[in-house]
Amino acid sequence: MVKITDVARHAGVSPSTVSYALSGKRPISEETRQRIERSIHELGYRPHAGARALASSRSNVLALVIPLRTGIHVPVAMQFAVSVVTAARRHDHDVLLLTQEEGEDGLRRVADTALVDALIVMDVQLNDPRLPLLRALDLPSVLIGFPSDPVGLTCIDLDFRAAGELCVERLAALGHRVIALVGSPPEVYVRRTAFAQRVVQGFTAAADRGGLSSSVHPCEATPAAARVVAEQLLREQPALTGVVVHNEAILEPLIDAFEHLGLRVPGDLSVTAICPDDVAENLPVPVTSVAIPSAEIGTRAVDLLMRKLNGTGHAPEATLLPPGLTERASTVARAAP
Amino acid sequence: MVKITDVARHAGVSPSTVSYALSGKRPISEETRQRIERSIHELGYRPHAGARALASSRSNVLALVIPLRTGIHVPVAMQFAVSVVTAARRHDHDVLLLTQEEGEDGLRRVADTALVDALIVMDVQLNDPRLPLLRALDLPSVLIGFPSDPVGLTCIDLDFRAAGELCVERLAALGHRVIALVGSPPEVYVRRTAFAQRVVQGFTAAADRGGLSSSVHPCEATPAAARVVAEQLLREQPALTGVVVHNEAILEPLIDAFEHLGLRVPGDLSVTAICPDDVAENLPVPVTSVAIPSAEIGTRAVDLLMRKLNGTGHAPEATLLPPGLTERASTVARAAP
DNA sequence: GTGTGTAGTCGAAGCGCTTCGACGGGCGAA
DNA sequence: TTCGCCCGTCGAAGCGCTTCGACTACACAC
Repeated sequence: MVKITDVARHAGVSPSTVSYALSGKRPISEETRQRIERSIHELGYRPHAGARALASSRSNVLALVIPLRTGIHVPVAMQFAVSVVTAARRHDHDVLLLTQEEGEDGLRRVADTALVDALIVMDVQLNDPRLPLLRALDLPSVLIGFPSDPVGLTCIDLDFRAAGELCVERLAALGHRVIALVGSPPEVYVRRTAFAQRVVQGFTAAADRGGLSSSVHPCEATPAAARVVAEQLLREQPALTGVVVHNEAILEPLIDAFEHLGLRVPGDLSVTAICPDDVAENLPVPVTSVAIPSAEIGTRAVDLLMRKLNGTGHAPEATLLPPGLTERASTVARAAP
Repeated sequence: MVKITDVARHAGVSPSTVSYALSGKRPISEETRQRIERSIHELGYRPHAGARALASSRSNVLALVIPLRTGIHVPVAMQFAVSVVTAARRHDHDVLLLTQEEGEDGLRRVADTALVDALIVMDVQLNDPRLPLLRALDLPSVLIGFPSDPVGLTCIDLDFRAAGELCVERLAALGHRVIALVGSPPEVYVRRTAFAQRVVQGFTAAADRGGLSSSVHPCEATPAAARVVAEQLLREQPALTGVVVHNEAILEPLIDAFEHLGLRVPGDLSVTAICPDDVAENLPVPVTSVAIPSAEIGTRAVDLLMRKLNGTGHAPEATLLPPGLTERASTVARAAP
């Protein structure tokens, strides 16, 4: 293994000069720097991560806690993880993967052993048991999702409330007066996961504001459950002409179910969804949707973390990404009554 | 931060004794060990990961390279990653996440900086560019999937060839004489990804052996592509009564397409699939399938790696998990002609 | 009684890096 | 000219842990 002293000898300088040339923490003359860089290349030098971490008390590793519970859409989580890794690499950091299963102990462990410098926690719940720990830890952290009390934490997410509102407003603008929300599986609400609740809040608030008749239906992520909900909706709201879907897995089965029941989309029923763009696009009838920008959230989360780590600039407590609605084939103006 | 010298002082022993008590590398009297353990608990001691890595040249971290290419089924990859993390934790290791995008440089980097002790590489291709590097590195590694030349490497995967055979044999046993394989997206074959090819080999070999008439059709992961393939099959093989599907994403759309074309499953057409169990189960007609045991592969991969790391026992070059077929509602004996 | 082993512990020497204080030399200000 | 200052560099002191050799004490064999 080639070490910093080898480089120093080869370049005719002291080890500390090599270190400073690498870190830029003290000025080094252009000429010396070039010589050092050449030596590094020739010898194939790579600083030892452990030694660096020990001396600098910085590991250059972030922890990412991924959810593995039911009811969350896996590709979204995966895409998010990938974007976190990619963004972290741009800041010269690596990513350590933790499962939610490890819980608070896992967080404490990687923090206490100085394995990581900072934490990213996904799938935060309204009253997440990890919150006190995250506040107490002296490591910076960023949460994906909003707990009910974000004070003292840095949180980021799509503004799901606004997303719910946006879907309703779009339907209202198209003249729909009777609408329904088909949501995430019931366990997601029972867990009091923030994002699902907020969609409901936004949906309901916007519907009330617009004087629309509305209802909310959690739904399991199975085609059978989708059929049941579709039938129930027709029974309970026969005048229904607009549906908002916040459940990637049943978007297609639900539309199928409506069509089997004789309702054409968008002819009889306009549908908007909150889901990743690629889901909305790859359907028999592409669906008007508010995108879940998982890649952007990941990148932004890492950027926030780096700002906290470097103490440069201030990291806002709350970052709510504004929703954007993309018009596709599943929505049309309501036919004259 | 509480360090090993604090523990040593508190327990009235020397730091080395604490270290040996923790690692078990030298005998420590029961009494002393208990005293040390009590001190550790009281003080809340956690060994510093960097210091440990530096002194022992073992980071207790594994690198996991996850694929992010099109054509692979994301939930499978995710489930696999989770099982790797879980298994690694049982061996007191953590997992660093690398994206395939980082490629060989990423592998070299984490190896050279001693950030990780070992590597797990997913989605290996027949002629993977990373193979020479993996052979040259002095870190142990385990590959998920089989390259064309696995010599000097440790590989593990479901025996996809046998899985293909098994599906055909099952259909043959039920009396089906004209069958087709609907496979992964074309780019998966172009990339010469091992597992997809092997399914085709197994399928073809078993069909030929059994004297069946057969055909192979790659298929994009979109409902539209599924419909096209279904129509094409009926045109080209009107006597078709058995289909093997190796493409999670289009399993349901494909069956739908057949039914729209007037073919009932399993009445007119028996279908078997190679896919995760939860996909096969959650369909209108649950599909007879060979499971992709991603969790088991992950666990076994970690176990292999640990065996190599500790030099205990020998790690076989090739581990092929035997496929298991679960009978569900999508297969029946062929109606008498 | 001497020799040989083993269990149990200690001290000290690193592991490879960063960082702090110091120092010489050049430069502008006084 | 002299003082202070900054630039560029060096040496040495750690960072917190593991590990090697050495040492004591005691057991057992001969």
